Amino acid sequence: MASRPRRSAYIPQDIEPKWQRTWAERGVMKASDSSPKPKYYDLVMYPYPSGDLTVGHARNYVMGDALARMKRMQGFEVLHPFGWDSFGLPAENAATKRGGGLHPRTWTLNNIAKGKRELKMLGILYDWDREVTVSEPDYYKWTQWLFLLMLERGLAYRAMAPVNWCPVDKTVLANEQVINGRCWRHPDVEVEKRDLEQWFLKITDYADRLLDDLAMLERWPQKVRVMQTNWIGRSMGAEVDFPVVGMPDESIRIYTTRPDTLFGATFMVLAPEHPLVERITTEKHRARLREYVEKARKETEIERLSTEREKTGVATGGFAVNPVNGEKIPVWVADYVLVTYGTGAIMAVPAHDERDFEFARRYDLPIREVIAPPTGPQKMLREAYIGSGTMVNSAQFDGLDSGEGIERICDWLEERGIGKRSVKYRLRDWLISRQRYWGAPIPIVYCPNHGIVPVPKEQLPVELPPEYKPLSENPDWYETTCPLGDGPARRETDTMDTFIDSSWYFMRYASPHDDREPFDPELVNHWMPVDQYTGGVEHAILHLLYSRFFVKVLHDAGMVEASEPFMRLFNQGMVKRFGQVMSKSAGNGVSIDELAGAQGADAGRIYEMFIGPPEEDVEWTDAGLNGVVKFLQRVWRLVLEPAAVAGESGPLGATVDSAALRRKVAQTVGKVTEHYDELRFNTAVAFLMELANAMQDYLRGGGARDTAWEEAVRTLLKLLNPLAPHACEEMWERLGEQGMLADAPWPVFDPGLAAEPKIVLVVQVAGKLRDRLEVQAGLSEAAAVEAALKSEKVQGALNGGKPSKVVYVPDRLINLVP
RNA sequence: GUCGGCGUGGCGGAAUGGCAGACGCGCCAGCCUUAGGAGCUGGUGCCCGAAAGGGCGUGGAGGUUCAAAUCCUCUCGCCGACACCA
Repeated sequence: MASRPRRSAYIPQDIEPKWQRTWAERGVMKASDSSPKPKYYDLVMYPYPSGDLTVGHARNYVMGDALARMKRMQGFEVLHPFGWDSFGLPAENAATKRGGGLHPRTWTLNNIAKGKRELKMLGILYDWDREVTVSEPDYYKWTQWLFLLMLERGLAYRAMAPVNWCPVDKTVLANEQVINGRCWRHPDVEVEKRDLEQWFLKITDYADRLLDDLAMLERWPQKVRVMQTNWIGRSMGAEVDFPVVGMPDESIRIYTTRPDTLFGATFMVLAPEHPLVERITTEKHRARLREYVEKARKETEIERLSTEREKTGVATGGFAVNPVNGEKIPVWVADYVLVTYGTGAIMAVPAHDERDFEFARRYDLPIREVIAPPTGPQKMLREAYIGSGTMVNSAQFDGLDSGEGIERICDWLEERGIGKRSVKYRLRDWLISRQRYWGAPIPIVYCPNHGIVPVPKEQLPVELPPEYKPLSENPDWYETTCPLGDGPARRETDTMDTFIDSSWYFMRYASPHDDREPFDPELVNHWMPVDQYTGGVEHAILHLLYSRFFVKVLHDAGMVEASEPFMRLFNQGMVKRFGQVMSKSAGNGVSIDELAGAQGADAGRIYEMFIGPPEEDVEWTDAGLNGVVKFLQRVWRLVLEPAAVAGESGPLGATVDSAALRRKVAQTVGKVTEHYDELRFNTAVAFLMELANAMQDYLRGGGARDTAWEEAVRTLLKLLNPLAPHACEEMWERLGEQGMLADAPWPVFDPGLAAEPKIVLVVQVAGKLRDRLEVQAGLSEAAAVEAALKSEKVQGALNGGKPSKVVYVPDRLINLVP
């Protein structure tokens, strides 16, 4: 039978609910819009309310909360808000899966209530007055408003386009949602192509700024900036017109990044969808060509984009003229040329392009070297030479370096009006139409008389009908009247991509209840930009790029001063268990209820941080959690029962010097503050453990419970508070302190207090460690050499000789080189 | 294939040019206890040695440096992103 716990034992369940109530009642994390304090905007990526919250998902919320709590204590007015990315497919899928009946909105709101309760159980504090739920009309009204703003600014347009169609979700996917030709949600399902009228946002208009401004984001992970750079994929080159033989008014415009290889073009390739294909094809080739184009159209993205696949194509029988040398070259059609990039047509230079080389080999087309590598021209090209070199076989350009050649040829083309410099991007416009119920309706009406008519802003929101069924099958909803003429009209039945919702939610937090505009300009400028943004790396491209785009558009519209939303970005690693990402559905999740009911929220919070480097994936183990529980219990006894701890036998030779304890405390203040700021919580916890160990040794060794001790106790509580707020708050109260620890000032680092009067000087001879000397700090080099030479070990290593060289790093190391 | 990241004790990891292994887990020995999945003390990279001490050591090979886990070159392995973008 378990013995009765001591009255003062640490029982998290007895104290955690109490403090959670108190913090809520006192509005500890309420952000004031009019505070004179400097602002700090601490944002975590809002989640999809899946109802699957585990301690794994909570890791970044704990980071955000710890940072918010420290920043508050440091005197900042902290904005730490939360919300729900509650539109989107999963709600529909889940609602459908559970036997229909359950409306996506009901399911969503249930999950939100559940998630909110669990976050509170972890002691995570948000300004819940600012909570946003993007699927509620008071939010999506403004999402629709922003769509109309895009339309007004010429950034939203409708176009027929071959779109990616997921046969399982029965919806169109954005380019970004297609991974290797497969649906991002169904990795085993190949995406089909369909032609539909769709709404697009012109993100490509902002490609240059999105790329160039990455340079401003110095506090973003390098990895994310590289990914965005590649995604935007800016390339510099030239467009060149190749006249078509026998068709005096036609020419084929190609795009190349290597104008210096123009003389090496031995054939041309059109994408199967290129508009000229039909007309350029000769009678003799028509049948075969039609068959090929037909096949290519049907082929799925995955087949077409596979690099392993052999390149195929057919000749059109048509010819074009290379404008630089008047040479007649054949025109082919091949599916390795994409109609969506560049001009949908290329000049093929097999000698200097791997793809063209492979194609030329297969179809026995000529290969002509025009760039000689530094080692000199090659007789037989065994593979394409794609590097730079000296131009050859290029008439008046022979002998030029290829870099220089690019410029000269571009000049030459531009002078004659047959080509021009051109910049292209991989980035495509953002397809935002979704054929789904659970999203913000696109606020457009189609009128037989007036065409595409935006819903007037004063009529927003265009609310979703209560019945859960496709909008296009709900005439009661889509049949309407034209805002311009009262005639019958039809609503747009597509809803918006949920990435639109998340592209501006962080600005809505500034004035979440504003019913006149998406956000109050004054307040948004007060809080923006976000100082710290924390979330998963899976959003490295989509969400972050779209949000940057939105902010730039709103900046241009004069609605927000910031031109970048997130100053510092951090991607936390995932929590795994038994080798897999933790989730309820995988059956390896540790729920927040379980944790709070067993070891307590505080132990869980510390463990989430101590478990490993914050940016790395980590493995959750029960043994590791127990180590943290022991640490918390040790702190509890140190603070509340120092007499009992002091009565225990201590280590031999323990430091019982009050001044040494003060130094240790001061050093810990410096290190913990710095590491919290850098989000290096794992090492911050280690420093706190060191301090607790030192305090325990101090007591057991007979250290006095004097002011140094009392200061140490209070500093330890302040430093630990961001991670273990319930326990620390309780101890603070039991110590008889007035006011809440959450409001106590953060300790200030004092380098003078932290300085050690004596240090251990490492003595090396020829770079090898030979001795350690305890010396006064700040020793001069001469004194250090003298001290080092006195050491027998050093003398032995020097073998009686004298050092010919001395390297002295004050207070650290001296290296004597014989 | 291209780009990026990582590789350190039995384990998670610390150290970003200056004492490798902080902190924790685990393990070993001892103490305390009616008992221990509790607490305390000491130990714990590897090799030689009774010890003192010495040698080796951050995936591998080379290099730069008085000094390298850290910087450079090559290489192996794992992970991630992109993947015919002309």
